[in-house]
Amino acid sequence: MTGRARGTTLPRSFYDRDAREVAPELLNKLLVSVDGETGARLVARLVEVEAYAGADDAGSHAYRGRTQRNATMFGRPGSLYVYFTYGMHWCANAVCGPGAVPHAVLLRAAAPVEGLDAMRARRPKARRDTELCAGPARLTAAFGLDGRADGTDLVRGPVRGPVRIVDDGVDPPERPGVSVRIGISSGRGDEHPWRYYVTGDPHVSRSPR
DNA sequence: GGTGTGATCGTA
DNA sequence: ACGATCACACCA
Repeated sequence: MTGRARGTTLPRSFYDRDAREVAPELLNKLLVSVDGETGARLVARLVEVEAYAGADDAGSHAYRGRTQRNATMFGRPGSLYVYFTYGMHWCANAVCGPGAVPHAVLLRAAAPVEGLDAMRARRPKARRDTELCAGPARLTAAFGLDGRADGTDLVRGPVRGPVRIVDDGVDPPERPGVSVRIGISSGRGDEHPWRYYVTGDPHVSRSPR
């Protein structure tokens, strides 16, 4: 029997700000969910995130306005935006604000804390536990999230799925690592240093540039 | 350790 | 045509 993770679900007001402000504060918070098949409790500590700043950001899905795909980003802060990319991967974001401004924080990597067996079952290719959630698509796969989780409320749900981000008292690093974002092509906002990570943590997806 | 490349398909 | 990527091959 695993112990219950203590902590406080982050309130709506936490997300209702510019993603560049929210992102570094999400470091060391816990992503908490329940495995849809086994019912196992899944917990991982966020160690790497990226901010996407809506209309100010050529790298954001929301840069060219609202579409069916990115509609969740234009909705309520504290929603989960899950999108499909490269023909095979799902990635998850925390929708930010302020208000209906379509900011979001991409959840890029996390350190597994609880539910490791369920994560391993969902990520059989992972050779080591440090790889289970080391990348946005890996993290999303380890938690079993896909398009069905798009629009989930991280604050009050479960609306479509029990996903939360919880503060268990571990503060974000005083001085996070900062770099340009991964996978952004030139001229699409690649100059912005909006990636934040826990320096030296082995669960970060890759070395900074 | 690092770099290069194919997979695979929804979206604009 | 091109991705907010991953895994594997290959070289060092």
